[in-house]
Amino acid sequence: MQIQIAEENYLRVIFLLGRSGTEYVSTNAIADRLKTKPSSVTDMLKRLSEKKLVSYVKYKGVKVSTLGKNVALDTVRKHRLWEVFLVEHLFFGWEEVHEVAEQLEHIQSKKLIEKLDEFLGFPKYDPHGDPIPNSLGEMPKIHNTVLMSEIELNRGCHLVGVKDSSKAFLTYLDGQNIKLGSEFIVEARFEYDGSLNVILDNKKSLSISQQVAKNLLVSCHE
Amino acid sequence: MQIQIAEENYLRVIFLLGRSGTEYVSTNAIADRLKTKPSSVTDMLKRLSEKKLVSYVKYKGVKVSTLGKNVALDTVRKHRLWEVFLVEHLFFGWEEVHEVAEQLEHIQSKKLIEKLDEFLGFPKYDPHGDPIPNSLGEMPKIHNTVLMSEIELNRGCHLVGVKDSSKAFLTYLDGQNIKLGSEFIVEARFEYDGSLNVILDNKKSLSISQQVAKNLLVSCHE
DNA sequence: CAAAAAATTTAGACGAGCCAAAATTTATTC
DNA sequence: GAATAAATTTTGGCTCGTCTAAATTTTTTG
Repeated sequence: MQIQIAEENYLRVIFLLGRSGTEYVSTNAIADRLKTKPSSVTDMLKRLSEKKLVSYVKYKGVKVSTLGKNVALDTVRKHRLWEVFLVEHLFFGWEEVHEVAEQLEHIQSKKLIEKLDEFLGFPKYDPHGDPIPNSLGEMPKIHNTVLMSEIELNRGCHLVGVKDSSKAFLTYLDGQNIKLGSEFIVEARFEYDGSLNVILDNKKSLSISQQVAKNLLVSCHE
Repeated sequence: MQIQIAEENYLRVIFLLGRSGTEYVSTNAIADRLKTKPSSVTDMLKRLSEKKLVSYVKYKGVKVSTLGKNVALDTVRKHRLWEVFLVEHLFFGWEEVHEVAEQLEHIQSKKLIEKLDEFLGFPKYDPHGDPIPNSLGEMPKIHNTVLMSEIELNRGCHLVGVKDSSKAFLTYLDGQNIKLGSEFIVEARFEYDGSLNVILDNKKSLSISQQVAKNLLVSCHE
């Protein structure tokens, strides 16, 4: 069965929005993410449903089928491997890679992606800390990860991922010189607005809003 | 003006078949090269003509306009740079790269292609010896090149390109261990069928048919 | 040069994807 | 539990790119 580029895009988004295919996703959510109209989404959902790639219940939502999940995993794999390539070898910023990877992920060549994986050294995580499925579609174990908004005070932690990969958020982090791997200590948490005082890489002290802290995934040392 | 992927493909092929846009190209030639039907080609030629990307004369043929030539050069540049990447960094064979590059050439990102060019070290020729336009659309000077079928006997030469980049031909060359850069001496030429006896890399002696010799571009030493 | 062959174009149709506007269903609120 | 609001689907229509079959033009050949 031939799977179209647009279909791959829909499947990837349905898979990701539905927490790896476990939850139903709404038509509007998909339309938002793909910058298209709800009516277009409905059209596509019917097609994907006919092809047995999703399970679609009118007015309720959609989730990927086993078949659709495999396609989605493959697309996610390609997307994230290309992101690694762009950041590590072509020196793109992590906020720039998504749009280009969204094109590159549709290149059809089994050999290409396996060779690329090897060239990159079989990376486990993409530049945003998101896990990269291996060639069998298996996700690596997620880091033992907590939201920065939740961690105890005065404990050494480092950034392992972001929940929000939007350009706006990533550009904000760039501006604060916050990168994957950055070391943190949360000095204080303010009841008033949930904001934090954080010491970054044992130097700069800065204030982090709750909104931001809820989108930073950190791993804490023993 | 938005240029579609299919349009880019047509422009590249019209440009290349028409010797860099100097000659008119026939509908059938385009259909052959793109593995599509002549009627589809005619449809597309009308569209390209309306967009002022080609000059199209019914029943006569088509050639790229100045505008179309720029698009074609850009596409050729991307195509050939990706071919270099695939061969040099992912260790594809030169006979495998065309199909993948045909997909990669349509990725839209000015930054990507400039970064890739830099990553590759600004190569001047692709894995088949074809010249790569620079970012201004300028072709590097072609090597001072002769067909192997034309060279004098007992003169040291090396392979700098192939006229035929088909998978069949390249696979044949692989089988004979003939690569870009291989050193040659033509020992003898037979009137009977135009075939040659060649010494390859100062070792193996082999017979080359005229058909093959006419598709090998060589450069001879002083 | 007329007839046959080859190349090309036209006509009509189709699938993929998308959209706006209208209709329908579900959710919310009084 | 109506009435309203929000979400979703349907309807009809559009572009892009392709195809087959038929018509036309150009080229070749006897």
